[in-house]
Formats: sequence, structure tokens, C-alpha cells
Amino acid sequence: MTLLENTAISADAGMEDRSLAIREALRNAIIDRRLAPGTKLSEAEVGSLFDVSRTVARAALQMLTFEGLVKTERNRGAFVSNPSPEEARQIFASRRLIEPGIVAAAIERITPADIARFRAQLDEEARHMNERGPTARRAEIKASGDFHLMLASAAGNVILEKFMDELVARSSLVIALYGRSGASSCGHSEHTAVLDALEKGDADRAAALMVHHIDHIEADLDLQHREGRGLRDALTLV
Amino acid sequence: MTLLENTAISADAGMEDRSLAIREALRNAIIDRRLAPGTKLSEAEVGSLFDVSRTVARAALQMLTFEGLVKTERNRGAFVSNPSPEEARQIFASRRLIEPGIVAAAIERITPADIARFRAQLDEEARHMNERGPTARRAEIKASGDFHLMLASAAGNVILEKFMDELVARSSLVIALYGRSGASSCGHSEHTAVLDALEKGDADRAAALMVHHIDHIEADLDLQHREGRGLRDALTLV
DNA sequence: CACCTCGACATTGCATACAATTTGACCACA
DNA sequence: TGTGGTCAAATTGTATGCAATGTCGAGGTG
Repeated sequence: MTLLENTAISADAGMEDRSLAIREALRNAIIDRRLAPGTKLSEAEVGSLFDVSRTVARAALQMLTFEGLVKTERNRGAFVSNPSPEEARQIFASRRLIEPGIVAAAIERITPADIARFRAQLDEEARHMNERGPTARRAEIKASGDFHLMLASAAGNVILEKFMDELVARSSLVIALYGRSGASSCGHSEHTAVLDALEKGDADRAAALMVHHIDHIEADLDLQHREGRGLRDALTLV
Repeated sequence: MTLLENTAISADAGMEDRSLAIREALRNAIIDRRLAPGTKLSEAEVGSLFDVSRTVARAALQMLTFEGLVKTERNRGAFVSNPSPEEARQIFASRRLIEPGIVAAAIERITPADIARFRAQLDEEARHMNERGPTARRAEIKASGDFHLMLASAAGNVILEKFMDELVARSSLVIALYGRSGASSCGHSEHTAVLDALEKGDADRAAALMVHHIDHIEADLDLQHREGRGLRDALTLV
């Protein structure tokens, strides 16, 4: 848990608010899998880790609860979310619905400069792919998600961008829980394929490739068992 | 502002939390247009209206901020959101993207019992349409939104349902600001058309009708002027 | 008369204190 | 041994106090 420190809270100007910074740090820790699903996030502990009062720690946890990364039980506390297979399916169903639209919108607005930034992002992905070790793997997962977020940003719709922010983060959690292989590696080539189609202005193809990509990610999950939940998340809390 | 009282806080069992109840009350007040865009929502005032401390009032406002119904400025306070025309377009673009998918998903799962409930809901809409007065108009707007929310619920995807919750609420705000006529009236027949297609299992037609419906709503807006914002929301704060 | 400065007031940001609730352990007892 | 009950520790829910920040008007000055 002390790993959180390295995601330094930039006291730099501009950080709107300390609870926002804490939210970011926790968010990164969760999607990086440094915080396992089910981990308890007590207000006091979070507060002392970041050297703030419970009030602001609580605000950060509330935000995370809102985006589904954390589940809060009344009078019991906040826990890193432990999505069920059903939730996982719904997350990917949502992405299948939204992302093709984002690709289509992005095609209309994208500039050569954007394309260049995308290429740089893909290089970053590739770089992490060739490295070994858990740190590189985490960086790879993050970079892979960032590709989708950049796309959302390029689409120029802040609402869809926010939705994708949530969906990508929750996807990371799901992959952490149900991921079978290092399938993110095969994701890389699919990203480049999408970008190629995007650059050529081939909207239909880009959208189709994106759906295919999402299908791929989901297909790599093992969503069979563990359906028996219900009695306080069925022991999986550990 | 005292109108809020009538949206009684059901102290009934189950209401998870007082801040949730306050959020609901404020949400309803906003989408009902009892609270105009730009209205300041001070923590102290909200707290005293609902007879809670600033702490819980603040939590409610934070939730509303997260779903975009309220905009919070640091050290200044919370205001009922005053969406720009651009935001309005993005809201409807998001709906055009998501709602056809919801319709498609709903077709797969809908039961005759659901259909019956939809019919009842449409009757409710019609009833309010035939009444006069601002109260009836508010009820009509709310009922119209509820149709879309029921559809989202029928689709069986809680994530999309949450997204729609936000989008419908924000749409109400936009319509309040930019709505030209009582166009919600023509919306009713379109709702029935969608439902008919849905009942027949005609997915393509239902989705097409839904897109058409959303286009209609947006076409009734006047999104031309008022683009010149920026200096602290250009006086519209009043 | 316009403009700038300064200071009182109001409101938010945050920390802390207290109350309510849950949890787990210990102990009595069948 | 297992069952149930009571109590103590820990944690969350809420209220409140203080500091920081922004607002607005009064008064002085060019």
C-alpha cells in the first residue's frame, strides 16, 4: 500500500483540489493493479498516507465510488471494486456500443499532428511490450488504455470522453481479475490497424476493427465461474 | 427555493443515505426546472433546507457535480449547470450513439409485462399532455424522460443505464435553456412508435425511430446564439 | 467623475470532535 | 463442544470550528 507514494501528488500549480489528486493516485494504483480488487480503503489510512484529513480522503473515495472503481458499503467502508463476470460483460458491451462511434467522430476531426501523437503513443506501447517485469507490464496496460482515451479525446465530445474514462478504468480492473494471458500484446497490432484505417479516413473499416479489437480483449477473459455471488460478494472480498 | 420541500425526503427505510436523498431532491428540482440554470446552491442553504449539516449537503452537491448537473468553482460554490450550445450538441450526439444500442439490447430481453408497463408510462405521458399549466408541463417533461430511462433499464446494462441517467437529466437542462416550443408533445407519438416497433421485434426500425426521435428533440432547440461565453459564464449566472 | 485600494462580510476548504454502527472476541452456559 | 450474549475496539457518519479565499462596497485620489 505504501507504493502509492511514488504517484507523487504534484503540488504544482493548477491541481484543482487535493481530493482530485488523491483520486488520481488511487485510480492509477487500481488500474495498475497495485491495489487488488477487494482491498479495503479506509478513510483514515488513505488520509494519513496522503497526509490529509479524513474529509478530503472521503471525497476522493466518493468520486471513485461514482465511477465504479470502488464500492462503498454503508458503515463498513470502501473497497476496491470486485466486478462480477456479468458486470464485466456489461462493461465490454458498453464499449462495443460507444467506441465505434468515437472512432467515427474522431475521423472527422483528426489532424496530422494528432496522428503523429498517436504514433508516438503506439511506439510507447511497443517499447513496454518488449520489456520484461511487472513494472513494464503495468506500463503496457496503462499505455494500451491511454490509446483508447486519446481516441476519445480526439472525438471532441467531453461527455463520451468521460464515459470512456470510466469504461477504460473499469476494464483494467476486469482484466486484472479475469485476464487469462498477456493478451494486451496482441492488442498492440490491432491498435495500429485502427490507426491506419483512421489515417486513411476509412471510417467503416476503423470502426469494424475497433469492434473486433474489443471482442478480442473480451474473448481473452475467463468469465465462466465465480458466478455464485450474493452473500456479501461471496468471499471474494479477500 | 422553498419549493424543494415538496420533494419530501422519504425517511422511509432503505434510503441509503441522507446525501443521496438530497441529491435526488435537487436532481428532480433541476430537471423539473424549479431550479433555473445558474442558480447558486450554497452549502449552508442546502443544508438548512434539508436540515442537515454542510458536510452532507456538500456530499450531495459533489455527486451532482459529477453527473454534470451542477458546476462547482473552487472557493466560489456550486451552481446549477448552464450548458453551452456546444455541450448541448455533445449531449445529443452521445444519445444518438447510445440509445439505438439500448433499443437493440432491450428488444432481446423485453417481456410482455415490460411492454405493459411501457404502455402505462405512455398513458401517463398522454395524460399530462392534455393538462395545462406549468405543473403538468413539468410532469410531462419528467414522464418523457422516464420513458427513455425505462428503456435503458429494460436493456439490462447497469452501466449504460447510469450513462442514460446522466444524459437524460442533462437533456432536461438543455431543453429548459434552449427549448423553443412544447416540442415534447410531438415526442409522445414518437415514443409510441418506438414501442410498437419494439413490441414487434423490429430492431432496425426501432433503432431508426429512436434516432429520428432524438434528432427531432435536438432540432427543436435554438442552439445558435449565446456562444459568446467565457467571462464567468457571461452574466447568465443571474 | 472615474478608478483604484482597502477592509468588512460571506462562503468555501479543511480538520477535528463526537455519535452511531459494525465487528470480533471473550465468556457463560447448555 | 457449540451456542448465544455482552462488551470493547475500530471505523464510518455527521456536526461544527477555524482558516483561507473571494465578494462587494466605502472612501480616498488622480
